[in-house]
Amino acid sequence: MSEYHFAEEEQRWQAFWVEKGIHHTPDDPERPTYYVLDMFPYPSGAGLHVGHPLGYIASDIMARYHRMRGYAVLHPMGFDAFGLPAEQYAIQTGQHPAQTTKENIKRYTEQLKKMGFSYDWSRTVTTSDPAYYRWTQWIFLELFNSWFDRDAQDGVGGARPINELIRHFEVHGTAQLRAACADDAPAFGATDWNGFNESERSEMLMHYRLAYLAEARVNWCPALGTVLANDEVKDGVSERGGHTVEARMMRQWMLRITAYSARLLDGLNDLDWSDAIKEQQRHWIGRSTGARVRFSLEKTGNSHEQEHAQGQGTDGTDGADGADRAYAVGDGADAVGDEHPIEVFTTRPDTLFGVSFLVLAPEHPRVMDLTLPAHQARVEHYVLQAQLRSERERMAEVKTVSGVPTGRYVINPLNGARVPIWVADYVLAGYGTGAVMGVPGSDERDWRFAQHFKLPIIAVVEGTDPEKGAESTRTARMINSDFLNGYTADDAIPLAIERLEQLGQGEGTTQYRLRDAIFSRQRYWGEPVPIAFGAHGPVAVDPSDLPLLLPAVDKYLPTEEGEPPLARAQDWTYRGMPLETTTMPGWAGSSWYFLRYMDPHNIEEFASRAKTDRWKQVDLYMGGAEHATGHLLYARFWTQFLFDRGCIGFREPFRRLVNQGMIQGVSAYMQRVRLPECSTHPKPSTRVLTETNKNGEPSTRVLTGTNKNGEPLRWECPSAYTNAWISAGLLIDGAEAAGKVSVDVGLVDQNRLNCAEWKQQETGPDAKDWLLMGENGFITAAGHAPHECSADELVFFTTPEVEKMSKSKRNVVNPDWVVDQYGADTLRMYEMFLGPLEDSKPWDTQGIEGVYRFLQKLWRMCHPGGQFSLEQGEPTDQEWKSLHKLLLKIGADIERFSFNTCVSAFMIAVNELQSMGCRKQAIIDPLVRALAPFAPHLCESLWQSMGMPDSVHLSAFPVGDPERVREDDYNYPIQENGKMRFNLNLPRAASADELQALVMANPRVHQLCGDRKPKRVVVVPGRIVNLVF
RNA sequence: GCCCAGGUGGUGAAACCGGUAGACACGCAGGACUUAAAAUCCUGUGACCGAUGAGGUCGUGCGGGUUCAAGUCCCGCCCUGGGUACCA
Repeated sequence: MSEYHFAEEEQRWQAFWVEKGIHHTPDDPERPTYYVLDMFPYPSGAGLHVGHPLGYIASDIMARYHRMRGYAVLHPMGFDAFGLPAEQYAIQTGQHPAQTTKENIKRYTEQLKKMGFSYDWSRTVTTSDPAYYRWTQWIFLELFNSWFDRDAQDGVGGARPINELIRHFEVHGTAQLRAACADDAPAFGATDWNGFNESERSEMLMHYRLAYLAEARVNWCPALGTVLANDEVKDGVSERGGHTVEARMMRQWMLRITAYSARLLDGLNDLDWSDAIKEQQRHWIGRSTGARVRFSLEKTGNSHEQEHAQGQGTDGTDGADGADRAYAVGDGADAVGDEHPIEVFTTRPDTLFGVSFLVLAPEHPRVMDLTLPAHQARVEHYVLQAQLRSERERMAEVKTVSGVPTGRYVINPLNGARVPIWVADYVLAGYGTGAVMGVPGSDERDWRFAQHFKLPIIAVVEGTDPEKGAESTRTARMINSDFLNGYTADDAIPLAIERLEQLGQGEGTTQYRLRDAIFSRQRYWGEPVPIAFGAHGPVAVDPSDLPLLLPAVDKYLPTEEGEPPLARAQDWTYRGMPLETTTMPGWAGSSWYFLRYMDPHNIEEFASRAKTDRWKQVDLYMGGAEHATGHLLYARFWTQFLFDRGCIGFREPFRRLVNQGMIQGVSAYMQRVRLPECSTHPKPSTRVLTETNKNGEPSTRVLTGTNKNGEPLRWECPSAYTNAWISAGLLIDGAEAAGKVSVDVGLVDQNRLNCAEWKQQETGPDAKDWLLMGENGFITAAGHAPHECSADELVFFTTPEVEKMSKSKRNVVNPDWVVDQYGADTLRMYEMFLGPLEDSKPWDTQGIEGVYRFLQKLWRMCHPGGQFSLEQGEPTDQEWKSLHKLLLKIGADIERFSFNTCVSAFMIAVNELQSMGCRKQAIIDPLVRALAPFAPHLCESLWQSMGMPDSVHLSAFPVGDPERVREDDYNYPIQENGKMRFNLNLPRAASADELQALVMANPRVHQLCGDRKPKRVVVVPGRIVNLVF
């Protein structure tokens, strides 16, 4: 029988769609818009594997579905083309990354086109294209030329041009200014400002710009001459090469994303994203509300402490012998010096009466100033140690308590108690004020610290047992807390803050975990930062001179002096001034690309306001959940910023986000064993026997073992081998396991290794000597050993393991291969059929047959005897019912992204129609239209055969009619005590009482009851009848 | 540790509002067609008891609970995957 030739048909219809331009984004302003976007892929050298298209297929179905429903659909694709892999390759080969990138993009594009996606390729963008990065640079300059006014937009805060800030400085200085700025930005008056020279002004403005230069702590790798990301550092050394990595302060471009903390957090509420992702972002931004509290320093002369009184610290071998004296309530007022107080941040100002120590981060700027001479050496040592320890090391010993006392004391602002100051690395410099108040009665870490150093533990809430641990509940009543006694935390916190504010010793505040983002990269393959350095500081490149093109360099490596690669460029200057040599990070280009697709060829603007107003946000954004806190947060930040500056009319980039799961690979592993020693004398323990050749050397030996069912096996193999690969489940007597090795999954079918093909691959010029042992014999590389069986005969099983699909695990399945074997429609439907879109699941090539057979079945249904032919008659009620049941299901399931159940529904419908022998066009036509988003090629083929106009993809998506599926009867399950016994066909229209009467009159029910009488009969019309005995 | 998602046949899974657990598909077994194979079609397929029947018992990670009824809701626990990491 003839069949559907997908290869020819798919090519034909892909060409047909291009010719008809059906994927072109319509400009038609009448129609509602729908913007479906896939996350920007990075075009890697390895090409796509079957895991990548999962999201693309789902989004393509949505794009096609919405087109058929009359929407103007924007469905673009492009490439996030700057990045490290291309640069690494360039360093190795000397080939310009632009060249590799171009080739990789070509490959990706071909792969994507082959799968029949309906992208509008005329809108494609590439971040490394100067026509694109010109606008990335332009947005950077806008950030550079903006500051964040906390009073803008009804007090929510927003970005404003830097010139407005300059005007404010000219008139008021920093007075009446509520701006996002560096912590150490000094206050000054208007006269000061007007007296500043140009360099000083430039420096002042740097504290306020949204893109600014600052010293930032980075992972510097001297051997590589570059800065590494946290995940490129493993165990204190670089992941590549294992070179040492040190923490180093470097001048970097930063983006003041922290200005937007509140907006980024609050904006999440209106987004239709998964709770998991929203939670991740919330946690990342990390808002905590509490108070800043200032602790005044006790005068040094007043210290009751002498030289060594305050404990020995770090190792904790001895406690604080002065600890009991360290905490003493007293009148601290006259003891207070005029030094700046120490400020801490706390979320629990209500527990202030429980403070028994204060801890500074080792990096806290005042540590050395405060430390008394007697403690100087040990504090210095501790601070140095903390600096040397990498973040990873600190992480590894979370439970270890360490710290040193400074010898100084502060005064508790609420009760005047003397409190010792310690330095400990459990306090982070980057969060809050870099100092905390230790409340061991109510905080677990403080409790461990106090316990370790024998500092007093004061209970401030009811139910605290200072011996056992901290009590952090917010619901218990306060004790030992003066005016707060009897209140719970929620009431006590505002009271405590009120008191602090009255005393001028603190105020309520909100703190965020989010840090400003380092923007500079010491790399070549990225957008150049359009800033030059003049005599008085950084100077922005004039926007009309953009793009600032990436210059040619002789090598893609840092200079000998450790300067970034751009420092190698000849004449890297702008109007005589040296240009910035760092480049932008990968997320620069991807933070705004969704806007460019709306107006990709605009040379006047990044996108016209008219176009962005028309398309607005992305209606559906499809991509992996791994971008939860990186890309998705940065893109939101840039969108908020562009909104503030009036460039676009909306605040959030992605209205709805759907995260597709990962498709994992099934790796095939072979076990390797070390064979027992050969011996001419059989050892009973290992049961190894050998034969000797004529020289008396062992030539063959007998190995014994069992298969996975425990049945004994025996091999006579050459003695020369000491190692063997063994089939799964085999046990060789006396052999030791010696690891495993993965085999290309292409050589494995249902865990059985294609030994002949494998042998061919493994016996190249550098073939190793190997021995492969299966249940029924063995083979060797040379293939001439006595007793060896043929590679075709050998039964050898590999052990499957589900893990991430990757080249190194040799478990990659290539979509091109699947398309060649089964066609794009089958690949598309199978990936959807695999399970819920958002779940991770392993790829199993076996299962694809089911979908393939389904498509062939539908085609054959329309081609009896190989010729296209459908019947014209009016369908029966049953036939209509099958169709409309399908249409109702598809309509509902597409809306909830349940594509796997859509595929089942199509299978069920076709099975039903087939068993009814239905080949009526009145049924097939809507079925084909409903299937078109899923299997676009086959449906186009059938559509054209039906003699329909245009394209199936320009037809209307069919809608199910509930009237057509209405049934008079419902097959009620009859239960006994909740257990299903049998079904009864009863009228759907019957009321509960009528149903009960019908059920109780039924002979089968009588039989079920016997002589028992139901205590109760539960009747739920349209659902169930339950007899309760 | 904390946050999030998940745990259902040999396998991928379905069951959307608490109402017939296992749809659909793979695989497997048997059959039809065929000289044969492929393709296709048909039948069976959670486990156990029973005779292969009628029928019954158990069964959605584990232990409790609510309910006429729990894969679904509540409490406690175990495991897997993702995120995060001394955040005051």
